[in-house]
Amino acid sequence: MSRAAKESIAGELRGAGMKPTPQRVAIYEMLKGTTSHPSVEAVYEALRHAFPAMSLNTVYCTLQALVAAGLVRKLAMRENVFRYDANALPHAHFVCTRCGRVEDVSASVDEDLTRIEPGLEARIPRHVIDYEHYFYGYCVDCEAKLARSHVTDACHKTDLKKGETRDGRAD
Amino acid sequence: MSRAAKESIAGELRGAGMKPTPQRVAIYEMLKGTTSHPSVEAVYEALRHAFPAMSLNTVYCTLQALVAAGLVRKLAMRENVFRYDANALPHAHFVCTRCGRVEDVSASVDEDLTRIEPGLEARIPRHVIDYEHYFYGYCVDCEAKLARSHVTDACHKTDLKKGETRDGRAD
DNA sequence: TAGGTGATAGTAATGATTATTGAGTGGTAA
DNA sequence: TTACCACTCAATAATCATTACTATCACCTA
Repeated sequence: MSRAAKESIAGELRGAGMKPTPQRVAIYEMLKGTTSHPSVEAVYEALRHAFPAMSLNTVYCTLQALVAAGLVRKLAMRENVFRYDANALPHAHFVCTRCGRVEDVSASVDEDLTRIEPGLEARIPRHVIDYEHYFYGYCVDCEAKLARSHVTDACHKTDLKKGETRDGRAD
Repeated sequence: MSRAAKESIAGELRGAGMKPTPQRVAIYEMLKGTTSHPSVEAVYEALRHAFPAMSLNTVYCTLQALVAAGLVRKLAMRENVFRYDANALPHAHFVCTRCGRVEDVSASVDEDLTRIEPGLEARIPRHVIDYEHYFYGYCVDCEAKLARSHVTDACHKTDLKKGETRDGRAD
């Protein structure tokens, strides 16, 4: 990324009251440059080579600070890790329930949702400051594998764990 | 709850292919009788007196089985516990970002969302099997306390608590 | 009664997240 | 310059939700 782009990222951080340290700039820059909605661990791994001394905790702290500053969204889906998104505007996501991939949906969907939201909020007798929409289903890669999947008690899914790992690839 | 109601819950479990053991009936019954969207721990605590021998793991397994059977929803919000909801139909939730309370929103909101969803799905080139909407904000109880809350870096809130250094800072 | 299937309890293990602490950095005022 | 102060970071420990494992138990069927 260009020096100018880096400087603009630093400016965004400053504007949010955060000191633009190299680690913070790199983390925010990495988030802005991906569409994969990475987890803390994924951010950490992606920046390991550039910042060998950076600790995982720094990534946690930086992401929390970015969320608190309103620059980054924390995404909660039905997996036990959080993901982060540099698109701070509320927008809808598609989540593959099989592989965990998270994608943004078409902008026109967001537009439709945004259009009806004021009407919804008016009927929620609360101070709504944010909203999120998740669509769950199967991504194109997983769609094909759907046929042989079947409901099992998660406590006894031992039949899956050896050969047929539920290929928990999260890109 | 009446014997007949218990029997109908057992019937629901059987219909979903689950053996209606007393623990499962009690867990499902408890979920259906609350609007609090309890966590695993909360379900466990609520049934401790009725089933002193029941383990936390049984609650985990049962809830996972209920989710897999489509009888119960697993709710993911921006806290690090999952909550469960016996209303298996997709519907919107309001989440208080301060105290964590989760409420259902008015049914008319759900109706509006349901009405536009087919149109949205048509523009998501994926096999959508479920969706969820979360509205974040402050519940009535927390609204009043909002005034003195301010954004802090979660990593360094310890130095705030004795000296109160960051007082005048707007962050 | 024996054998099979699945549910449960108990507990260990895993893994994500948070807390703590001490060192380092840069700025500011005397 | 020196002293001070606020802030950042890394390293590690601690916490805690969740999952895995295993032996036991209950129920069903032949």
